[in-house]
Amino acid sequence: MMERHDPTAAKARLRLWLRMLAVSRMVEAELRERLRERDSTLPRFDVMAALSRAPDGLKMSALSSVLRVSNGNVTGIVDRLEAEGLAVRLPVEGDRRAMLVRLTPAGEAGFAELAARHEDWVNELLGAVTAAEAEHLIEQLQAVRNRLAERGDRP
Amino acid sequence: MMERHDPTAAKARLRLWLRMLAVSRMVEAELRERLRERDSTLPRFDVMAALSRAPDGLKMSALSSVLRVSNGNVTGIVDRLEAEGLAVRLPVEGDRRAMLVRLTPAGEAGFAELAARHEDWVNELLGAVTAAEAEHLIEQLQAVRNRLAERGDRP
DNA sequence: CACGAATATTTTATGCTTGAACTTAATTTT
DNA sequence: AAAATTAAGTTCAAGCATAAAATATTCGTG
Repeated sequence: MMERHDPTAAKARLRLWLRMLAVSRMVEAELRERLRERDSTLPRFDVMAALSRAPDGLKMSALSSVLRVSNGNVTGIVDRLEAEGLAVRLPVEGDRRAMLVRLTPAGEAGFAELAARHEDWVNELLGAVTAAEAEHLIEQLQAVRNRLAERGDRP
Repeated sequence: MMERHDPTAAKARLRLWLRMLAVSRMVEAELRERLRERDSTLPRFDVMAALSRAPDGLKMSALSSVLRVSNGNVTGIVDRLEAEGLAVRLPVEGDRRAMLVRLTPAGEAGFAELAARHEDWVNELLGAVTAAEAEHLIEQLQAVRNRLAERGDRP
């Protein structure tokens, strides 16, 4: 063990990080551009995806915790979805502080369309990776995520 | 071949993308937080890193092309670096449109300090990956990047 | 029941990011 | 040489993102 103090390993991890960041940004940029052609954005898509998995709606705080973004951020994105008629804010029975956010029928329909395209796009963009390789990569990334989650969960 | 039309492979690639995105964002968030404690940011760090590799300076357009961000974006980041005395804009001999951006001595010193920390942080955060695994992941990501670069280079 | 702590959301200030419009300068065409 | 085109940077408007402060509302405890 003690690989973490091997300077060669350190360099390899740095290169890995730089490459992962570069690939993520390239894919993100491509997805963003394609979403833009359909008058949407990645943040909007993420919020709609979360809402789509919760037919009964989600509270603002639940949204921001699921998506791991700040409270104020969610406020702005939901504002815009609401302005476009894709989502609504509903009062929560028994707690006048909270708001329940839900997709409208238009929002659900729009998301279903986008989600199908999204899956195709990702499949196309990551086409260089076979299914078996993808599974292997997922496991490796899972290890990194576990490690990060551990340290992050106790601040 | 033809794996791209295998629905199982498509799902695997989608999961891979979601996990890669999640890990990237977690690492980015952690790095951002640590940089903030030192009154810096990731974009600033990226610009300084590019400038640090070019002792004779870089033109604004070269910066934005190396970092693959928009023109206007670089303008804003360099504005702030300049206001803090970490970078300077110099006129370009023979082309009055262009500007050469260079780190000041203070900028170089500050970046050297940050870069050392940054390498340690990445090594720590990606500690779950061994050197050999990192090399393997890098190759996989390289394949994805090549594929993306091909399609992206002819718009 | 009162009152302080905790919770849910919004607001505010700042910075990053893009795409598009604009300004100025250099280059190419005619 | 004048006109058109291309190129380099900046500015602008909109959206995304955070952290911190403000605003309500609820809850727990004495």
